[in-house]
Amino acid sequence: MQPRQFGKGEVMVEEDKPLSSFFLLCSGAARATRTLEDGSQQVVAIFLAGDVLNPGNLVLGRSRVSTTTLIPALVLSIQVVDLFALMEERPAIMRGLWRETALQAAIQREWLTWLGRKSAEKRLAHLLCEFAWRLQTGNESEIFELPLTQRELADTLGLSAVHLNRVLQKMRSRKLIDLNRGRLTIRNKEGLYEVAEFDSAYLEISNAVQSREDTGGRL
Amino acid sequence: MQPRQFGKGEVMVEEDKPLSSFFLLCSGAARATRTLEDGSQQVVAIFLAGDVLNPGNLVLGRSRVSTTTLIPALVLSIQVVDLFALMEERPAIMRGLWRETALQAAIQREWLTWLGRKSAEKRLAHLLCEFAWRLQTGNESEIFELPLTQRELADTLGLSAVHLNRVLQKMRSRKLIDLNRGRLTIRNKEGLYEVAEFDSAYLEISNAVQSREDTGGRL
DNA sequence: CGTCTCCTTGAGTTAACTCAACGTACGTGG
DNA sequence: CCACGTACGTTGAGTTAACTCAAGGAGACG
Repeated sequence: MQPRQFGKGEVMVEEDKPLSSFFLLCSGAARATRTLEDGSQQVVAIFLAGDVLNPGNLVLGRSRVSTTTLIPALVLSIQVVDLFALMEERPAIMRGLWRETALQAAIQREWLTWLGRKSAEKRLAHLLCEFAWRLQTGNESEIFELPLTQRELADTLGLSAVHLNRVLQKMRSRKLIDLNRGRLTIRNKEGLYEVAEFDSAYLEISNAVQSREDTGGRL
Repeated sequence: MQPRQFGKGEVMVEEDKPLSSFFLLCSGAARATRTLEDGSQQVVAIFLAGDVLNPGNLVLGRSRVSTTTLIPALVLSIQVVDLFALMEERPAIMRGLWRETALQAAIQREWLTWLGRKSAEKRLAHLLCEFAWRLQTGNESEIFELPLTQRELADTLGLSAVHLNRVLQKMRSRKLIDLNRGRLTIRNKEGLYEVAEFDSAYLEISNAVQSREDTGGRL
């Protein structure tokens, strides 16, 4: 088990390679992308401090996505063999990683739903709400570091960069948000939530179950 | 543990309800959908014989999607408490369910990618390839029961039913496939795979790892 | 001071959508 | 056995959200 520092834009996990290490993101941010033959990309997950990178890969043995830092990041890495030994000793760890896998799948399901059924503006609004929720530090500040370029946002939302830019400007002119060089300001939280039809239930599960199981869990 | 028969179109798991049972689909087919406020739906998973329904929910404690049979289905259901007792005894079961969760997440990631980055025709072609692969019985037949209406296909691919119909007809006229009352015929497998840019790797993981771990696994 | 990456804007195009009507198969009850 | 209802599929016509291509700004950095 060793901490490891990655610079901005560094690849932490490569696509289609068997994986040897487990990574816990301690600080920074990262994104998992799938690259297609024609060169286009789809971002399938965004990892923030505290997240496990692609937990499902541990049990699948390889990664189908490549994971890259968005900003410099500190990760804790553990050799897979050591981790499995640890899990044998403490099943709660396996259970925790399983839960993390399920949680990330739930987020993906949400993305899938919005991609399939909502307009560009609603998708963007929803993603921003998700970030705000996940980054919320307890204080009521509405300013966040959003370490994604417009290109990357577009690749996350299944849009072209040009169109994303236009949608962004519409939201700026509507005084919902402001986004400047990686700094997101939410000007009208209620308005944004309304546009996004945001319901944080899919994210809250983690906390709810966590506490429920701390008292009643078996493992 | 008890087998249970569901009719066509019956709801097996309800949205936003805490779940009490684990379901293994023995025969038939089902789909998991998320319904939005405006009434539109997105299908986020399709389950075929042998699949576990929403394994991630076991560890999250509730379901964010509702799961409905597409055709009559026989499921094996186990009370969650019993299952957890079983997992305590045999960690391999937990591991298996974790893997199932990861595998379904991998499929979802694939869907997400295609939804975000590919045309309607390619998406449809890809979904059909996925079905053909998952339903493949070993024989080389290219005729399958596809228990989805055009409406449901559209809801899976993030398209309108009208547009899906048109895409379907284009593929019919190109002699790639035929689809009639739930019966899919693949007329030109190579052509279809090419349009879809289909690579079954994301599905094959399950088998590959299965055998790898049967020999070298710890649990 | 040039160069690179990111952002912005304009103009034209197109894939996919909506609405609305009509066709077709199937099952049910009179 | 036929008439009717319903669910699914098909077609037409018009609209629009999002795309592509292409060019021009604006910081950041060596």
